[in-house]
Amino acid sequence: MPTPPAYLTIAADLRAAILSGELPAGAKLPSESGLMRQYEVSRTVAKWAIAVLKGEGIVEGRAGSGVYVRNTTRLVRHAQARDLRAEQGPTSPFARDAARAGQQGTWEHESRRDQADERIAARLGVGPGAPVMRTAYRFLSDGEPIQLSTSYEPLALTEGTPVEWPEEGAAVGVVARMDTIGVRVDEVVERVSLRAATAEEVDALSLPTRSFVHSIERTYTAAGKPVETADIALPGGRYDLVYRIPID
Amino acid sequence: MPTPPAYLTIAADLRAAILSGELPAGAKLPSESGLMRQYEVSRTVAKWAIAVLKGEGIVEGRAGSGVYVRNTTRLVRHAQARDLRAEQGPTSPFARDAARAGQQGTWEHESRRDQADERIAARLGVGPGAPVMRTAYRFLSDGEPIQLSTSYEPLALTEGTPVEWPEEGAAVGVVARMDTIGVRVDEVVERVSLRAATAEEVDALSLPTRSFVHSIERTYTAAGKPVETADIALPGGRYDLVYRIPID
DNA sequence: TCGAATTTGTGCGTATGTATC
DNA sequence: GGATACATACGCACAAATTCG
Repeated sequence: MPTPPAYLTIAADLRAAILSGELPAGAKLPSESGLMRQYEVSRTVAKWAIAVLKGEGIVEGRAGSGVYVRNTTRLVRHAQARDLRAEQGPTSPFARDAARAGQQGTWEHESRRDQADERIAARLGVGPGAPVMRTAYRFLSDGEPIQLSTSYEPLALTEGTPVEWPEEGAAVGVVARMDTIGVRVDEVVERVSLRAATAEEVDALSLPTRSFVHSIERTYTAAGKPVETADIALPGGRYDLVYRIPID
Repeated sequence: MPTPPAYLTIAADLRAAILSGELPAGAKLPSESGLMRQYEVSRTVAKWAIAVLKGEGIVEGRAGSGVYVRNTTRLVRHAQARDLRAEQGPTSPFARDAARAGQQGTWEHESRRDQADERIAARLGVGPGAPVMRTAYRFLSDGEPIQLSTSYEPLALTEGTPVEWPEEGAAVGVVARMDTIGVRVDEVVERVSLRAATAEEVDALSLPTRSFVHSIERTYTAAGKPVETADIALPGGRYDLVYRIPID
């Protein structure tokens, strides 16, 4: 029975202390020097132990200060048929999720006309270069950036209608907006994957470098025809994604 | 404009080579010695560069041999209303997903009576210690382990019926099995989160140490009453999760 | 079969820069 | 300004696994 390497033992000890609540969110871990004394190891080993926990996303180093336990409270993102249709109410699904967690959900957005690249064109079922309305969102929960999203709608569908600019009408949410122009959205497909955060996402979401995001490709369709598609990025490990699917 | 540290530059170069296909799955990365010569850096820097890519799950080190690009072909797991009801067919959803990817899906299972712990009891809406049927699955795609799952069904519901032992009847899948005893499943809820793989998962799924998994808590309900709940683990970054939700 | 070379894994010691307190 | 702490980096050493002649 081989003993695990020292740096993994130390990482396991610290992880256990964090998960047990002994080191709560925001708490400072022992310094490298402290770990060196406590475990009688070199700085290299202390550093690798911390690197393991950083890789797991549960601690964050701040140069000159220390290594701190990251906030581990998980936000919940709901996707369910009833919610989607009920969006004719005054609040967005995001704001509702935040409110459920006792937090205030706000967002910034920026819309502009654009041309569909190949990837978006394929998802919208239009030709490459087709005109689309592109809207970039940044969602904040209690002021802290927590979700990015870029949505695309074919202008062939919305141009000249009251919902051409997504955030300017009274209706909130894709389903409700499309309802107002007589397009009845009847299905949403989400494809969830996991990948390393891009530099832009690290910046926009205040993530530690080299962290993960849930990447969601979402497409709304009406009678089989795509009417909106979006790329959504959520900090990995900070979000639970809940899908409620009716059967028959 | 500060230049990025050397180890991140090297990691970025290698990552670009992998993503561009210049280094395909299975290809061997330059050895540490090679990187030292090529970039004129110390072994420490070469090692940290590789560690970054390992942390991203895109390469895997083998002692004595080298560092290799991991298989990045993504499997797709579908969860959608039509599929779920159609399970009365002879194949399971898992086998169908595998077939869609041109692979052969098989599985091992082991069922036993058990008592619900607090977590499972809460999810099933029964008292702690209530008798349940516990079934552990290991799914393989072309012989390679690719998914773990442990399901729990309240014996109060199934005891003495033909579907008491999940894998012994003719019907495949929770919805179809419950149909045969007159329980009409009408909803499934999945909660997707991301976490570090446990040692058992690393072992059972042949994962590199310190990798991530998608963790799914799935619960089927009939008229609001839970009839099955399962913990599912999928290798992070190897799976896309597709959810198809009808709206109204 | 054996042994040498290579490669990664683990670990030690040290040094410099820079951010924080 | 001084002490502390992390980030980056160099050089070295040995073990274990693999590869290959």
